[in-house]
Amino acid sequence: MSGWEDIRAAIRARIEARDWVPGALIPNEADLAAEYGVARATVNRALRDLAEGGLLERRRRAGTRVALAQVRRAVLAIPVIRREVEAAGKAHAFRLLERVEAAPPPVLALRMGVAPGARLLRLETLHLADGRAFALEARWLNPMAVPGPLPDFTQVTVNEWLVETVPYATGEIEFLAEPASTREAAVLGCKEGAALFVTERGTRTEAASVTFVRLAHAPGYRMRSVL
Amino acid sequence: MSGWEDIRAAIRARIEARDWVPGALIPNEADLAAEYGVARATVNRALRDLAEGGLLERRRRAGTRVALAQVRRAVLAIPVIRREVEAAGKAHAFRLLERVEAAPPPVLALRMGVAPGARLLRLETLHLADGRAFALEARWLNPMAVPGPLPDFTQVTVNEWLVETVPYATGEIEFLAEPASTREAAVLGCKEGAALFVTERGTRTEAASVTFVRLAHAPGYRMRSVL
DNA sequence: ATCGCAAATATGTATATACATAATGGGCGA
DNA sequence: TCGCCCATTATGTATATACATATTTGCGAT
Repeated sequence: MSGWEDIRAAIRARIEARDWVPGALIPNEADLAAEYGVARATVNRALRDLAEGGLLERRRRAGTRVALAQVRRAVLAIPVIRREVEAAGKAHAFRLLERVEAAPPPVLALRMGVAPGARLLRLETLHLADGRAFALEARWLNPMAVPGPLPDFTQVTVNEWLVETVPYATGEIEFLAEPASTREAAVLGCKEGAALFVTERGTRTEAASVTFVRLAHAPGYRMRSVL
Repeated sequence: MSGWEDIRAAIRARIEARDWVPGALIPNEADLAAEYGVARATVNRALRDLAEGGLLERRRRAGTRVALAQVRRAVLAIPVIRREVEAAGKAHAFRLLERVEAAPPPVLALRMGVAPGARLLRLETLHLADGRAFALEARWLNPMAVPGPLPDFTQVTVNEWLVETVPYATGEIEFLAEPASTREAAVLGCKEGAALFVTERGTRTEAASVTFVRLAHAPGYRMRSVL
């Protein structure tokens, strides 16, 4: 009883009961601590957590109020494809379709922050779930940004090799819908122009851009999250 | 110097430098605290934060190790549409296209957890950004789950009314790509079958399912997040 | 050798205290 | 009256301490 999660639940309940309406100031930490008979640090933990979830807005001196902005935050778990496929109870396999050295298109060079003429490695991998096309991965890899020699990527996916080799790069991820190109349709086994769920991800270390991936999922793919 | 964010940065740096490789155990909190000359609580805060981000895995007694699973977590901010449009520097407007009472299709009744024959309110709203179609919102609303009378929704969007009225319901959200239906194509001004980015969201209070929304975004929409 | 129990240990949480920091808002002076 | 400065105040963080809890590990009995 009266751990910080209980305090959090109690406060959330009062918000949901419209005890405190959106925009309203709630009591300060010291008062809440006294009311619930816990230390201020415990209330702080609870309120901080609710604020991280977007329910509260906190500002020093100004106090804590129920969020008016209503920006919900959802946490997306983004696993490597193998795990995603296996989590669905299917067997993962992949085929390396292409591996060439080439200069990226200018737009991409700009986005990755590499010189326009830089030689990058272009890799194309088809991921399979129980033998059926799951997603087509089109990747540009910057060999300068990874330590040591590159494997040939027929035994291990680029993704899994990267998370072992450049473990914790930062980056950004985008989600969009696009019609299947001729090539994507052929490889994924759908009609040209079919609506595909696409994720584009760029990752970089402090020093340099490491990789850019476009992942076109076979039709029917859904990404889900709890609020 | 040596606030918890500095400790976090120092530890993240050591992970990125492969000082501790994925899967390896890192020193315990007490040792790290001694090493950095801070209290254990400070190290705990830093490690807890890194674990929330998916970089570390922690288990009592077993210690803290660099995550091997590599499930990256991205936080998505999900604003109400008005804010999303305005954040892009455009003017938001909307038109209520339909408002009827009807029984939801059986699949949806199941998903929302309402009786198969229940009368729900079906609302269709077109959202505009600078006068151009931005997204088509198809919503089922459970009148039993909201307190008081319903407005007519011509002056305020359902979404904004809901976040004022049932502020902090929980729920789940899904993202997918689908071809535009005839109706969606007509309303959004795109070709039938065009690839649309669709979000489906269900929200519920403790007591009952409140609403289910399908939001079909006009072609070109992207959702982005940082890793 | 195997099972089960107990000791050891790392993280998780709670507490009181202290000080830091960011806004607010009132008072004072021009 | 206007504008600046400082006291006030709520949150943010750091610390030492204590105890809770989940696992592991090893010891001892069968």
